[in-house]
Amino acid sequence: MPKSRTRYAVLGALTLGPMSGYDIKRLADESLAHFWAESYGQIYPILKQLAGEGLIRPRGRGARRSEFALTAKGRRSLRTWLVQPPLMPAVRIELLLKLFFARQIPAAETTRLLKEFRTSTRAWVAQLNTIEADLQRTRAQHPDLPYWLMTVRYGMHVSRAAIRWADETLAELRRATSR
Amino acid sequence: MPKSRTRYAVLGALTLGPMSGYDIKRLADESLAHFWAESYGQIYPILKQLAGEGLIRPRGRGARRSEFALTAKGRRSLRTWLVQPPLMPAVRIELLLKLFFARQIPAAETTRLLKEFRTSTRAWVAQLNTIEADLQRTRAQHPDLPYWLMTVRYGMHVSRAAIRWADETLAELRRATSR
DNA sequence: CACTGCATGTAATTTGTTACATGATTCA
DNA sequence: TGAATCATGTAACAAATTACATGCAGTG
Repeated sequence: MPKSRTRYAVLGALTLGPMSGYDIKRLADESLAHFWAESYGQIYPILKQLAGEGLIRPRGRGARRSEFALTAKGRRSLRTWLVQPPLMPAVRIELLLKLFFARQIPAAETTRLLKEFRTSTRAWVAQLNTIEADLQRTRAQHPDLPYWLMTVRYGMHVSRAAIRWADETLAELRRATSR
Repeated sequence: MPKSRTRYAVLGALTLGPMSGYDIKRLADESLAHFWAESYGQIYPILKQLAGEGLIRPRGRGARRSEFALTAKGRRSLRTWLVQPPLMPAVRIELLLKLFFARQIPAAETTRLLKEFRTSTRAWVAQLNTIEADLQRTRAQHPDLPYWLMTVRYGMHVSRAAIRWADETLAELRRATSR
């Protein structure tokens, strides 16, 4: 059972300060997007549950009445999870599934698929570069910055490797077709 | 709606010859494992469904009575999917989620996590090397071999990149801690 | 006052795994 | 004959997305 890690994503978000469900969703979309996704359908129920367990508590002050803050218990729970080795989920890479059976289609179609993959991966690397530059500029003083940059660089490393693989694979396809 | 691609994994499996649900599961575990996973709970219902749609048909002969073969319609359906650009699923990399919030734990713990990640990724690369060698040896004549090798090499490229990232990140952590 | 953004939530649906039940066949 | 492997299937559960409903606040 791939136990849900949504609760830890939420607890982690609250280490940055009290937040509403809406704030957490925005953080996910803006800052975690390159390696994590959460939807409202997950966030709101889990907020209720975490409050019930005493891991977070509402900050009931006027306009900020819907924000939640991490409790000491919540912080402990997060830390316990953080030091645990992550479980590798079952991978599912649709491109490779297609490639595995690609003999069923003309080589030109496979070439097209790989070129599209390379193009979109290049665009992704460009976006990661932008994210990195933005972080350096707007969060220069943030104590979490070094860790945030590490997550961005992971994406750069593996994406660039994927591009090199696509280059190599395209070259091989050309060789195979010309023969 | 991330429409399930299980049906195409099953149709693809049957391009290698008639198979039972059990055979398909074994193919998934043995040959697709490095980029795809399927469970019995998915395979058997989809076999029934595909047969109902006329994309596969039972090969009703004696001992082989439970095997299914691809129909012309099934092959067309597979090809239509194969040439479609794959949809990128929402990524969820637990290691990076932990790293994003890693300021909450001592740097030594993060170092340990990264070293464990590097070790298991190295083991994975070694396993991919074995798979590649086995394929070259035992399937030297198989017409699908070139495509199978491409999928293995994808894993090698991105895994080696992940190892380099881990090296780099560990070095940065050391620098940050020694200061 | 209409539009946009802020904000909360739920129901329906989809997708998938896990655990279990069941039985046939092979072979040491 | 007992264990392992081959083989088929389903029910319960878990996880997650999507679409929708709802309403408030600010502002041009």
